[in-house]
Amino acid sequence: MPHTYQYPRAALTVDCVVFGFDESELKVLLIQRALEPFKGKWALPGGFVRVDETLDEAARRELGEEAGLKDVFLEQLYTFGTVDRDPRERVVSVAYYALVKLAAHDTKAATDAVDAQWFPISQVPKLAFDHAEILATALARLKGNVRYEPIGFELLPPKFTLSQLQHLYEAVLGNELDKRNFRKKVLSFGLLVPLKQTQMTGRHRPAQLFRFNAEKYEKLKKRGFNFEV
Amino acid sequence: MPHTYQYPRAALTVDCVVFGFDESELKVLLIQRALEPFKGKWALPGGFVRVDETLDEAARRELGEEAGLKDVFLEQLYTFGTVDRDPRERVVSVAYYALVKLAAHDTKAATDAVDAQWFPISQVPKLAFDHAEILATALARLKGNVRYEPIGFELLPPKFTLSQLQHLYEAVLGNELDKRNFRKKVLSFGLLVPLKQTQMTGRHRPAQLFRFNAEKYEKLKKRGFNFEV
DNA sequence: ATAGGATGTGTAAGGAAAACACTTATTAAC
DNA sequence: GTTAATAAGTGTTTTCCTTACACATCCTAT
Repeated sequence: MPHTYQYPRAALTVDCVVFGFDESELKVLLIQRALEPFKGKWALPGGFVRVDETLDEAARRELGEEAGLKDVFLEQLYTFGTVDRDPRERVVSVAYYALVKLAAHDTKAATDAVDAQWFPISQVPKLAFDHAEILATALARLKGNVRYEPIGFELLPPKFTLSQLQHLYEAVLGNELDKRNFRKKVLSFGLLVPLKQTQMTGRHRPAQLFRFNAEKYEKLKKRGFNFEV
Repeated sequence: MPHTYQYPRAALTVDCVVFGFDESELKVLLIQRALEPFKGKWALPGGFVRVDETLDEAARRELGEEAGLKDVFLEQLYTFGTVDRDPRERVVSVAYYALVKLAAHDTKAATDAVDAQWFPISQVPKLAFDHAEILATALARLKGNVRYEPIGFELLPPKFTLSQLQHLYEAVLGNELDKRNFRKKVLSFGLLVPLKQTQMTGRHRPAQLFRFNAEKYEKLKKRGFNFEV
């Protein structure tokens, strides 16, 4: 069923930069391309936007189809529209970035989509199209946002230790943080709820588990509260 | 000359939120629509993206054609892709925001494009399409960016007084600032160069004129300097 | 000569950020 | 079961930045 227009039109796609955090490393989910162009190369999950779905819907659909992910944190990043970014024809891509709780998702992603794989940020292979640029933009955005919005919790399991949280911030920001000052700061918001559980991982003192109080954060935000680590 | 594709495609447009600052007020440039839909209504300047131009090029071209503006500060804002945002068909719009030095541009804009008009932010009429939402997004972005990047200077003439700068920040941020603290802060960066000129506007002491040292800022930025008012 | 009005200037107090070292609780090895 | 290893957990001081605040200056218009 062909579709005809008076003027030539660009094709519209979405591409998703999916970040995960595993113990101590920031990772990104890539897909090995099955078709030309760039067949066999690694690329960001994504695909064409259908004419009857919003951009957000397209991004979520592609994440489900290509990576077996659903119910993840998703935010629009930037739209890439260089004329030659796709060798076939003019393709404009709306990029998104997603944050997933790795522990809960990684098995699914690994089994459902055999061509999907997590790469540590420092070991990302050459990417197809302009996806390296998109990834760099997403990383910069993540770095910029993590200090001013409580998005770090989207990368951690629902129950986490303060050390895990600190390691996450260190991985994203790329510098070390003082343990005492970090704890003082994040606890001062009153948004972390200590649980009646501890977590043992090795021959040392067990760590207190916390959860993030998202409801309280939403209320505080409405009153003009500013999250800032 | 018709163009045919296997699947239906959305039309792609750019829309520009153009901010100006006039003495004491933040203003936005709007265009009165000459054609249906929303004929006669006010809207953001914008238009269709050609298949052989980048998104940035399309935005600059439209600014020139519809508002007589060129060489302005321009940055991509967000892409709006709700299915029904245009009553004719599926249209996805990449929104940009632009900052112009009003004193230098407003005459041109007023004469070249008779349907273009500056509106104070507080007196914007009902807008066509989802342009009210785009404007709100742009305002939020401007508010967020003005404190962390020296974009305020894009809204002022090359030579300006510290009072003008302060009024600009007050207009954008929406609250009053202490004169002494503000001056101390902005001068502490060493990025404002006092000129051998003053400016008289009324029966009172003349004000020292300054210019923004953009070259020095670029150098400092490369070394990790953080602008923050 | 004077009144009006925005320009221009310094200091003290309070609060946040940064620097910094030892004790505690657990497991693994012996 | 004693010991070694290891990450968890905890306060205080200093420094720096932010905030609050009042009066003299210089020009024009009357």
